[in-house]
Amino acid sequence: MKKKKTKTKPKKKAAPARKPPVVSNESVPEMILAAVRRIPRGKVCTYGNVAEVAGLPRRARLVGTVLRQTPSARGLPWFRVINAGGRISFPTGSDAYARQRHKLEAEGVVFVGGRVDLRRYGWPARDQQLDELLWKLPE
DNA sequence: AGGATGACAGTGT
DNA sequence: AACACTGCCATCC
Repeated sequence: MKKKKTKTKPKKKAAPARKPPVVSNESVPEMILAAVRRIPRGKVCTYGNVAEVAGLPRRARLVGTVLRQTPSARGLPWFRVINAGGRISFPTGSDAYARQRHKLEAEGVVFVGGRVDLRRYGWPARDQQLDELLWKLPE
């Protein structure tokens, strides 16, 4: 019996787990701002984590976009959002950089070499499970 | 309409 | 540590 149609093997590039439809865009900015408002005083959150807390995984850039076009006022703790490298995402030496850094330092956040220790000041806290596993390593 | 840009991030070299 | 590259996607030319 013939194999019927060689079929040339689809070999479709294995779609890399595309993200599902997610939410309807209207509420997106509010979801992000709500997440930012949850960052505790004296803590910082990375753009990526803000996105995740907001329920928008992998949309770190979107967080930056929303913050940029959001009126800074109104007690929104925008300054508690920094990048994954533990650094402020404004050019060093810019007014924006200075403003953000001062606000954070005023809350007790310490910069070392222009960076914040995310293990200490990062929110949400790092997964304890991993930490425990690290502690349990055999000697 | 299509390319460049950006308050980003993960991975690889 | 410093790039390069890729994914991501709203905005802005």
